[in-house]
Amino acid sequence: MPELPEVEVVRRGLERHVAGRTIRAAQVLHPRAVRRHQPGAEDFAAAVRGQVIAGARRRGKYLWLPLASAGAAGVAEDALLVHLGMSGQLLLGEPDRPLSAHVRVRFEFTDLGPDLRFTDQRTFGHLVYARGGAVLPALISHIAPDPLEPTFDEAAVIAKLRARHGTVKAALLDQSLVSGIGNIYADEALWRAKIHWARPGSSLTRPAAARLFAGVREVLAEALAAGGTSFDSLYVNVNGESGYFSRSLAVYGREGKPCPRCGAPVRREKFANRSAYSCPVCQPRPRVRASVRDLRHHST
DNA sequence: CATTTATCCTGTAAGC
DNA sequence: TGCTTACAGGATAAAT
Repeated sequence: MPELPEVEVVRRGLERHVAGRTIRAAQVLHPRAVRRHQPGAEDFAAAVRGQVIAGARRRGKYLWLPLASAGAAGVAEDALLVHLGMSGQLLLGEPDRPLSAHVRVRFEFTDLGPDLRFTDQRTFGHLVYARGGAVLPALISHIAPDPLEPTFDEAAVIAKLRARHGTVKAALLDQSLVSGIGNIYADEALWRAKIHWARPGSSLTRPAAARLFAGVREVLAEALAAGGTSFDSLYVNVNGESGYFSRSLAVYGREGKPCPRCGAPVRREKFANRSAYSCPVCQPRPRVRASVRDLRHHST
């Protein structure tokens, strides 16, 4: 379940239900699930066997479980890194119950309690054994801090955003600038700040950018409090339950329905092979300003 | 170099 | 009722 609030809901579930438990064995049922683990599926399964899950951490949409060798009583050094992709789930299951169709990797525990099933219909998600990755896996060193982290430097991010010529929405979705925001919360934050998605980052005043990040923090926090957003059974917590933030969405997925602020019908536009939802009144399209090159071209 | 696009998958819903 | 097409919450290598 893709964006930050949904991933955080999963992280909390893992902290509660698998932290402190020892992995007895892992079964890789679909090789694509561990495709980014270079040494291969067998190495992956061997690496996690016998490890104690020391906790559950998250940055943006990435999750990792720090691992400590059983019996060593040592600090965790390695980690199991997880990205849920578009349709990934981490579900608890009773060991004697059959596996559903899209279970890609299963982890069994030495206590013989509920197992953990990485379930992923579209197989965009993946798992990696991250050596030395307990604090922060090297594989995600390019992922910027997310807005809910204490180290998130809003002023610095705003400065970078305002130096960009691409659209403000593309910047919000760029995980190397700020992580955790996906298509839903980008649209919702832009609506809250009354900014059209196609405005160049460089066109935002500092106060407008500050408004935008206030909107980002608010919508992420509210969605998290509601247990995340889900439109269908694909986006659920470790116990298979859906969050209920979808009922609080102002524009995302609501084409033609009234803007909660002004009543105008929500508009949908094409954006990078997907959709951007906005209010045509609250978020007017930027007026197209000819680039320097276009001006030169037309004047001759 | 910054920015955009094409691609990896499966399933569902809408349109004909 | 089929069959085809568009679309879905993401990340990334390749292209521009």
